[in-house]
Amino acid sequence: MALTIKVNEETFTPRQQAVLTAALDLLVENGDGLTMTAVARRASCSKETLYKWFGDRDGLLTATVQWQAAKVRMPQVDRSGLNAKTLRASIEQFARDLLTVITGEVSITLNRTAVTHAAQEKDSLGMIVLENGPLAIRRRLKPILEAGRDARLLRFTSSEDAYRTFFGLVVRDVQIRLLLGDKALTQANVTDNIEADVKAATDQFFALYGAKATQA
Amino acid sequence: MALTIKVNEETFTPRQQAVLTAALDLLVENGDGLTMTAVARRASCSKETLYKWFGDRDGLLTATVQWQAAKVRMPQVDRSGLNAKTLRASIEQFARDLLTVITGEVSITLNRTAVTHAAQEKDSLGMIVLENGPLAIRRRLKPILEAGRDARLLRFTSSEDAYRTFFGLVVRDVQIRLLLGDKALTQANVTDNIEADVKAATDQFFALYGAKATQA
DNA sequence: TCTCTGCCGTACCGTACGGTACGGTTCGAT
DNA sequence: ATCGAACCGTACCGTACGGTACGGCAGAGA
Repeated sequence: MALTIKVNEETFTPRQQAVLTAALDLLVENGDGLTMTAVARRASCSKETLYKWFGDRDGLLTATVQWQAAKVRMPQVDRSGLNAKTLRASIEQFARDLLTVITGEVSITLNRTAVTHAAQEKDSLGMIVLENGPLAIRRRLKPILEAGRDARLLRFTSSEDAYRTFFGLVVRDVQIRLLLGDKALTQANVTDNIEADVKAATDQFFALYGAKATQA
Repeated sequence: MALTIKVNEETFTPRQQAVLTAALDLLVENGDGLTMTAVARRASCSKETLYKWFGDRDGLLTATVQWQAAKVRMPQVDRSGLNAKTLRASIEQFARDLLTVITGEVSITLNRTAVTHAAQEKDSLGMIVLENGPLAIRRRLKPILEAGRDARLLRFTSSEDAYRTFFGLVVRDVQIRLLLGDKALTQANVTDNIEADVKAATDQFFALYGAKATQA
């Protein structure tokens, strides 16, 4: 077998994971300076092995992003015993996770890489990042929202719209500014305010979709 | 004079603008396939001229982005005769302009280019795009918001927060998905819904910050 | 001990592209 | 008519990097 890459199941040997780690590190450090030679040197392996394992540069890039993006596991929020308090806590937790992820250096790097990739008519990386980022959150959040609606704690007609509003309230302009390298938005600057932002976003979300609110 | 580039004043001769147009076209078509040779051929000029005018590849890129980004002129909303109706119309107009811009092919290309650039410790392009995109809107919107507050039509403590909420409500996850090349978000798919989205976002904004609403 | 397999390290090749040099042409100024 | 500046087209150079080939070594199995 020439390729060990499995897109659906991440079956990477420890050695291969070490290589992927090296690749990710280089990506984070050097931006897009991901050259095969650099990865080989960093991981103390031969370029021949890289090509044997990952096919070509794009394969290595895809494997790295795939492997790393799949690592982002949002903590499962339990859905049992739903009441006003636990619902709010769940929503807040989602907001916190979302903000924590997108402001992380790894996430910024992966998103930049995927955007760069998308600029070359290759959308695979974009889809991977999308699938493991926003869409993953959407899959996990929607059931919670709908459960909240069933329990008459929330009011909305489209859970899709509710999710997207939530995303907007939480992310605002933070992600695009980070991706664009806005110096005014240092890492510390953001992380220090996460808790306040989480609370504000949650408040706003409930103001819009809470049962007592007039629906917007 | 070797360089005609003025960062602050865009003094480009028609011929130079033709070159920049060619560069932008290539950028939109080929993604990042912006080679000096390609630009020279497309613009029917010599590479020597390119280097004479723009210094190096980065200079050409910067000039292109700068020149194009500055073209995005949000229509000035008049601030006189402020009442509930005109305020709402202004907000709606901002939402419409913002959505129209970020979903445009040129904007997507410029943002992708800037993000790619930012991945290489070069934040200049990012700042240019930021300055002419989100920050430009902010500069224009904030006075309106504050006028609305002075007229007791809006309620908020921080106009900065109000602006960022507005941004989030309008943009949601549209921009990042477009940048990542989400196929599920076709150009038509988005533009058809702009009016509805604009209205929804405005409604939500007033629900949160309207004078009658409990402030979130 | 022999051999085969997998992998490291390095050298190598081809190409794409940034940047330079130069001859030839147009055109305005004198 | 002449000169010079600006510029086009093309050829050229150097380098960086993707991808390949190969020698050597270490370890597992017979």
